[in-house]
Amino acid sequence: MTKKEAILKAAQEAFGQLGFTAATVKDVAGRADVSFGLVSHYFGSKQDLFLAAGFDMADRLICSLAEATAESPDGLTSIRQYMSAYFAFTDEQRDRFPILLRCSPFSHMEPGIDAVKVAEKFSAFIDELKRCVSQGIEDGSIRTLPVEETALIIYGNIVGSVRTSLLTPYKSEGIFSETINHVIRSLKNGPDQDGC
Amino acid sequence: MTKKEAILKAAQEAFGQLGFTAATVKDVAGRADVSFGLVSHYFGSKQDLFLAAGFDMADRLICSLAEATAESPDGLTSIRQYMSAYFAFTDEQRDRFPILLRCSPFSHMEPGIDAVKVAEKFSAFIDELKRCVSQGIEDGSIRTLPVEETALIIYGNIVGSVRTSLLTPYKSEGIFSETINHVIRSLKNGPDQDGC
Amino acid sequence: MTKKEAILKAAQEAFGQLGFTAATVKDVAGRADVSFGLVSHYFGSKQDLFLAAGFDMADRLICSLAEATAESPDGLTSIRQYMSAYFAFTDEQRDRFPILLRCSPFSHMEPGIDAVKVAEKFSAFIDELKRCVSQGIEDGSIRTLPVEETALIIYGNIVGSVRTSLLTPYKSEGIFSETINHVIRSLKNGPDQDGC
Amino acid sequence: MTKKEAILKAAQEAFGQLGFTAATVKDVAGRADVSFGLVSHYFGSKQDLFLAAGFDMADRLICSLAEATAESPDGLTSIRQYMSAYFAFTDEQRDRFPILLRCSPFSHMEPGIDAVKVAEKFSAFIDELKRCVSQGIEDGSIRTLPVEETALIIYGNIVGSVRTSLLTPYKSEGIFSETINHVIRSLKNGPDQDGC
DNA sequence: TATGAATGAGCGTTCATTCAT
DNA sequence: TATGAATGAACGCTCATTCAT
Repeated sequence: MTKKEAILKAAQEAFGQLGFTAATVKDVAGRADVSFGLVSHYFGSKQDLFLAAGFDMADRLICSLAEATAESPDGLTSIRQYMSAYFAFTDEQRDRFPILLRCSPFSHMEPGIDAVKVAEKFSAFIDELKRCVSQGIEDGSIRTLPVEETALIIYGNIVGSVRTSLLTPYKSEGIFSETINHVIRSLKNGPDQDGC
Repeated sequence: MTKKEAILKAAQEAFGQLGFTAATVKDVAGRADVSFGLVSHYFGSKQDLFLAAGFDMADRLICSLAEATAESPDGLTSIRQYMSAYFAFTDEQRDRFPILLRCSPFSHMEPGIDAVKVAEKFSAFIDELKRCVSQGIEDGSIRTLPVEETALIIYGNIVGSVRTSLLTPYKSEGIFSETINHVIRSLKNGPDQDGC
Repeated sequence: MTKKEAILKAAQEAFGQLGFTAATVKDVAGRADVSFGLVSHYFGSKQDLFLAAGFDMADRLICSLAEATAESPDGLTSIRQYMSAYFAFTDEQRDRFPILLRCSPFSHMEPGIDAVKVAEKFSAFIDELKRCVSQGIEDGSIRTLPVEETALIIYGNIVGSVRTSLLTPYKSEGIFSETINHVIRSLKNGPDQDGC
Repeated sequence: MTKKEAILKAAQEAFGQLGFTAATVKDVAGRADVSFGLVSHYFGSKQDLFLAAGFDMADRLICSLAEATAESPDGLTSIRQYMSAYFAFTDEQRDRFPILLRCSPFSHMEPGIDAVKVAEKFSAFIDELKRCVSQGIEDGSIRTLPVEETALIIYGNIVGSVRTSLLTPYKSEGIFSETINHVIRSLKNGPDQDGC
């Protein structure tokens, strides 16, 4: 691992744990075991480093999600696989995932960070979900629902459970799989409450 | 409004917008139109002020939720009313609600804040939800589900939509009511997919 | 002397000796025997302090020159008194005068300093000289010369000798009075070289 | 032009515009289009580079002045030719001349620069002027004046006008030729104010 | 010759906090 | 109650310098 890569990983850790403002460049340098001057040398300002750290994580997750939903029989299964892949990724990256909770339009952008760039990057997550929902409604696996809101609600559901799992002391073993069930139950087309 | 109250409101605004670290005591004093010395005089340290601001908001929301769920015919209706009251509160307090997103165990605690106190305070929100879910399972309005996980998932659902509405540029008019529908569909006991 | 005044005097000393870039805020605070935080408290940024220090010195010199030329029998005498007052002022303020050599449009403006403000302030020095030269040409005590250029040349003459006296190791006792003679000889109206 | 020469020219530009402290080695390297490591390789420390840049300019000006005064009929004419050559040189080198205003005993030496070396180098300019004044007094073209002071005053006159022309916004077309006239009028031996 | 990775001293500035008034 | 003068730790950042390649 090059020193540049070490700095990026350390930044993901530090920003994830402490947030943009509270994390310090010296702290990042210390975690990466390099001098703090090298951080500026490679990444410029603290803001630039924050975005680099967040976008690196986002890009890898986007990749992982795209793979997961690539070959699905139907939209509802795509949603299930999207969520499974999302939760699997957070579990694998427990130490450094929180940077994505920070560098996200669903969090308060800390002062000095370019919120527009972040929102653009994250629209990929929502767009992918919208694609799955649309597909599901078309193929009949998902009931008729407003696509935009539903995608946002599902994403909120995912992030809510990730936050519960990574941040709170209310942790619960089965929360990820229960969240998938919760969403699937809500979306699934089928004999309705007023039905039979 | 006394100066002490003005400081508390100003703190909710400032911490909500900027976060604990980035907001400054001078900024709070400026918003309240008092000298910065008075802030220490009434609230002690910055940390104490942060907790005071967050807990004031939390207490008022807890009150509002307790009222809303007080006289419900069944557990599912309680959930619906809990969510309605929650969303109504966030709409009423748009300017100062974000302090609750910051001063919450579902967010990263900023360094120096006593996370245990915050978690204790917030368990009231989860406990109230657990009570509703249990009641609903007992009275048959909610399908049989693990109480702990379900309460956490619902709370995550609520906060996810609040975040989407208050923080992101992906705002969508009907997201609050759709979120309620989403949850109710998922919880409602009734003829199942494998049913009929 | 208040601490604010002490900081201003210390800034004049430090900036005068070391220049804007090389002088440090900590150094100024040390000379004034106050904490460095107090410098920002009273004067804001280093740039603001530099201008405050330079303009204070300039204002006092402008006052002194205006007094000196107030009641002159003729323009040439005004010039002589302007120069005498200028040199007297530099002698009195030897320790702190160099700030005026730094905070002057006749010096390189250091990066970050608002050159326009400085040039506006200093036009008072040139305008006063132009007034004297014009008066002298009118009353016949000064030969016919281009007013603008002559004023600038005299000012250059003055500053040249001040620099020689304050900065170089070529110091010479009589340089100030000889400079006055030099200028008066050059301006004086009278039997000319082509005359008799 | 070799890279070494390019660095020297770039240093004259950068130090002239920004001063020793504010100019950076990286900036010099950028202007010369070489890597910053090469600057140290050829010139050692920043101080050494500053002196090299200033002395190169000084040596070329000294050469030019010596040529100009070489074959003069009398001392007063030598002075005129010295000044003409000086002003011509500054016009030719407008972009890089300011290094000489910085690297000069008539300016504040920036901390770290060896003021003694600079003063020694510059005594050549004063000595040449003293030679001309002495010669003029001997041959009768210049009135009887203290040689040391007069040379310093003339040099101050020259530099004052160069500063006015290169640095201030008070620029005036004819200032150089008027400065020569000013000096010649003041030095010229002839029918005096005390009469024919 | 020529490059730039790597270091760390030192800069201007911000800001929570204390305390005399 | 209410103010703001005063302090100094800690921040992000710049930059001269060294050195392996």
